[in-house]
Amino acid sequence: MPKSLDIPQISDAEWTVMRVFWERGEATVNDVVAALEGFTDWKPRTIQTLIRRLHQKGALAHEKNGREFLYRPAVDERDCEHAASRSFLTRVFDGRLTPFLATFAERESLSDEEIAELRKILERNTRDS
Amino acid sequence: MPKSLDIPQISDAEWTVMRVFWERGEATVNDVVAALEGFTDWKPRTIQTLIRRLHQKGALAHEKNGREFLYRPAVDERDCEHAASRSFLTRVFDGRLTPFLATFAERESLSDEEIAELRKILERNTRDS
DNA sequence: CTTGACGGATTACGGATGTAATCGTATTCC
DNA sequence: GGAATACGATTACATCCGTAATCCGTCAAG
Repeated sequence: MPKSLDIPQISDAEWTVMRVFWERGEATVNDVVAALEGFTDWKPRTIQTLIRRLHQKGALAHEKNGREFLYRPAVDERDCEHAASRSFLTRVFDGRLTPFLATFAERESLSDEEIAELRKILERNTRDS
Repeated sequence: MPKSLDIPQISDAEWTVMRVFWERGEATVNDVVAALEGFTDWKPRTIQTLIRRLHQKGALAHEKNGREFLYRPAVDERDCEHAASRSFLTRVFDGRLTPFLATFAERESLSDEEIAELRKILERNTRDS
């Protein structure tokens, strides 16, 4: 997967589909239908549409596999997560991380484990920089 | 402003407008147009449309003020921020905060001040709970 | 070979969004 | 009071999104 620099816009429903591909590495439409069975109520046609759109956007690559296509991610998961995070922070918090965490922690109590994990992430980053 | 429990969906462009109202408390369409002058390239009509939609959605209240309307926020800023945060985390990170911060810190270096602030937020939350 | 089933491509369709222009009405300046 | 002006309301329109159904071609079973 080329470290893609231009991350396509991935919609809500599309994120659900992409996560399947990032978990499996590759899959056919039917694989995804099976994977989402019981998790969403989407008809197979709907899932096929989402996959096709993701392919058009360049988020999925596909190769012919007999009569059907085998799809695989064409964009990096972390890259997409980061792009979505940036976009969200820009939209809602003027691009800043601390106000986000402040509001979030004010509204939802963080568990002790969560806090410990978050601290660890910060420490890791302190050392590295 | 009633601590609104049902937060309307606020779009990207609408967030830009709402922030003006949250900063000022109240404003007319023209006030917002003036406030966004140089910040966006939106025509006055565009801004008026956004404000009208926000009013329809219940995000803004208005009262007649002479020939024009005086608008004010009808939803709490923190509530909206929190709702948007929840929605984002659910979409991209399976609803979990730590993977978000992990990916974010991996992709962008946090400044020492930022890290200090984040730590403080965590501490505050530890004691309180 | 013919036919049916399955898979991809095309088409559908309503709501949200970005981005306005025009229409209608009321106020204000002569 | 009539005309210009300034607002809000209505209308516009392309694109994206959620959610499919239908059409079309090919592979497989008989």
